[in-house]
Amino acid sequence: MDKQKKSNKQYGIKEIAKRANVSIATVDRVIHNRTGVAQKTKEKIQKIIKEIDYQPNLLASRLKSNKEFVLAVLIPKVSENTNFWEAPYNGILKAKEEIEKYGVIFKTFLFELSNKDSFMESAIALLDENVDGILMAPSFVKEAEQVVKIYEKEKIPYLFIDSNIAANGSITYIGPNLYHSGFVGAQLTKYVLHNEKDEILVTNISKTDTNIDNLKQIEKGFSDYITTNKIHNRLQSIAIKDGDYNQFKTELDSFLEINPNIKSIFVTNSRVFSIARYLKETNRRNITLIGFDFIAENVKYLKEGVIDFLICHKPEEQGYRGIMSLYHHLILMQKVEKTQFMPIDIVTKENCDFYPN
Amino acid sequence: MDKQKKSNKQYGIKEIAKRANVSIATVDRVIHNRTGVAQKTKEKIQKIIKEIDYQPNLLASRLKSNKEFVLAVLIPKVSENTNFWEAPYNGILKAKEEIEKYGVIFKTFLFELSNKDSFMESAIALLDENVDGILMAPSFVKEAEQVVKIYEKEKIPYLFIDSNIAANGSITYIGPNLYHSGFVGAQLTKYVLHNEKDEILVTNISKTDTNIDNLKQIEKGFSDYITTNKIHNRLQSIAIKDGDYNQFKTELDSFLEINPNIKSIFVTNSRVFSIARYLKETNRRNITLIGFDFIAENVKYLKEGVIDFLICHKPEEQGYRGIMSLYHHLILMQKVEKTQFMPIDIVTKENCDFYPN
DNA sequence: ATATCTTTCGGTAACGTTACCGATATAATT
DNA sequence: AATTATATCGGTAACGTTACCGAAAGATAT
Repeated sequence: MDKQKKSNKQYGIKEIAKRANVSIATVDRVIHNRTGVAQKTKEKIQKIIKEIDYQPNLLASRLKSNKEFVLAVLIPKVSENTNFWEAPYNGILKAKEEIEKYGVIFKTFLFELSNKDSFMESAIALLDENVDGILMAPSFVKEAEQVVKIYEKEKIPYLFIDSNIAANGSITYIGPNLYHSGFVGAQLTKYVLHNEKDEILVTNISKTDTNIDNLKQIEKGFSDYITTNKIHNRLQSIAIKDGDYNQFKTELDSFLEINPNIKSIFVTNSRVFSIARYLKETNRRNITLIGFDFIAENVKYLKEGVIDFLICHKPEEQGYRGIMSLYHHLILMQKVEKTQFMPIDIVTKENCDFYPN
Repeated sequence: MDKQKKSNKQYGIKEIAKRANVSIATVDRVIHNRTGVAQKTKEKIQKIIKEIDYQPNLLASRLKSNKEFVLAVLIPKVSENTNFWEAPYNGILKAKEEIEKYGVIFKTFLFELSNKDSFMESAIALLDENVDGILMAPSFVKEAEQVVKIYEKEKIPYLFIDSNIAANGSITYIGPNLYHSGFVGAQLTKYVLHNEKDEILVTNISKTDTNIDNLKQIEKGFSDYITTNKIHNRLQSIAIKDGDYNQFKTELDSFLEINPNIKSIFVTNSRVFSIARYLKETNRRNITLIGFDFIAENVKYLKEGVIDFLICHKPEEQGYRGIMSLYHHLILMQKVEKTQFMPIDIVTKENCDFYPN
């Protein structure tokens, strides 16, 4: 249990200085390519750096230059509609705990998922705060594209989580591959269809028209799978407005009356629990239900056996990795992957207790 | 984008010394409760430490005390039978890359899964190497219990990954909850059974008798699920010896001839690919196949559609978290959870490309 | 009383890096 | 030729902690 001094010695700035016959100050200058070094000296030092494969000691570096980095977090509020964003926020808090001791401070800007203006407000407000990097959920495509242009002009690095937009200035995208998530939904549906006349219902439930793009991708994945796998069961697709439950109920009642062979319902967003509530209250236990996201209401119905499968994308990890990617990019100055797809997890009644959000 | 000095100031050892009217050396002594401090002084300093909620600066601490820590890794070789252990080892390498810059060095001791003696040899050999902590796979229960006693006598901390044994001296256990994994297998089986006379086969395939305990737990979970969910399909359980494929084939041929209604096969370990090969070659595509572990051969058959579901436990992360837990425990001296169950992941043809091993 | 030991504590170099301050040499300007 | 500007570089304090060395004071033994 006794410790020895390092044997496999890592050379430092001092060794470089000795070999190049200059002071450590000069070495420091070329490492951070500051001005004031003759070209010849510079090249000589750079050569030695490569030779000994110099790796800066991050401990010492961060200890000395004890600077603050300000990270902005721009994500939706936990709303009455869905507490989906609780999970990414928890991941962010976890990352925060891990790195704030290294002088990173956080400023959070929340917006309402039902309100584009509130998104714009927060996205702009953040500019006054002198932030060094931004983690954002580009929930409103058009608006996000606008603000991103401003961030680029101000030279503030940013990244996206949960959903992506076409902006190749972003450090990275961290979130699901929605098209393939549709595949998985369709595959699971395939297993629960037992005969030819069983019918499938694909639906999305929403109040406002956010993220239409996302839903379209999932639906496309779903129907492409059905087509390429030659599944001939009838497939219908409807959109249901969420709001008053009674209205919701009448809408479904009449639909299922006209279509009594619906055997499986696939909901393309996290509002599955609404359907689950309906199925439970109307006692339609022969319909299997598949949807998205590990949120409390969904898990409740999953455990009761009303929801059969939840497809999830590690929301907490999205937040965590978002912050860590910012940290790696702009503090440690390491390379980060341009897109980081999350796993497409299948959660059931039996494995949900072991699902690490 | 400019950086300011820290505002929310963290007090250090110097501030404590000033307030207690002693030198920083004395403060250091009580922090590491070394000897040579009068009781009164000690208490005074401890009070101040609590008051200002002193958090040691890990950067400075690790920078100064630049000690080597030696970690031993005791896991099975990647064998010709299964390359399952490639994944945990990759996780270990990943963790290694991350922390070896902080003076952690690794010594790897491999053993053969088919040979208890080779396990004991490696487990003992490691004692000569003056290691500070051990990550081990206790693949042989009896033998592991023995060596663990030695480790405890030598006061070398250790932890288990992949499978657990009754040794409460371990830092932590990182691995699956096998009983619940059996549940998940059974649940998936339930979905693929379409009528009453479909029959289920549960089997394990092995050369030697390693980890019988593990298999038993999975089987128990499986059958308990079947019982409690009142699934009345007939269930049979057999053990198949792996080795010569022809013998394997005749064994299965005769079994399936006697039992033509087998609709679903559940394999309790990673050798599913053997059954998959058989099903493919004999063209029995109407039997669904469920098994364990994300290894190359299994994934191949998963993509071909021969295997329907793979249940996995993030083997790579097991290795990664194993090393990181050692690091946290004995270098950072932080608390680690006593058991860390891995998620029970369901991998299919459609989501396997996004499965982070 | 002197010598020796023990307890308690302070001073301080060092870890590898950063960045400021100023020194020296060379070039440009008057 | 004297002055000023510029390019190039070295010296060094500091970041917060660790741990060694020895000082001072008190306790014990001779």
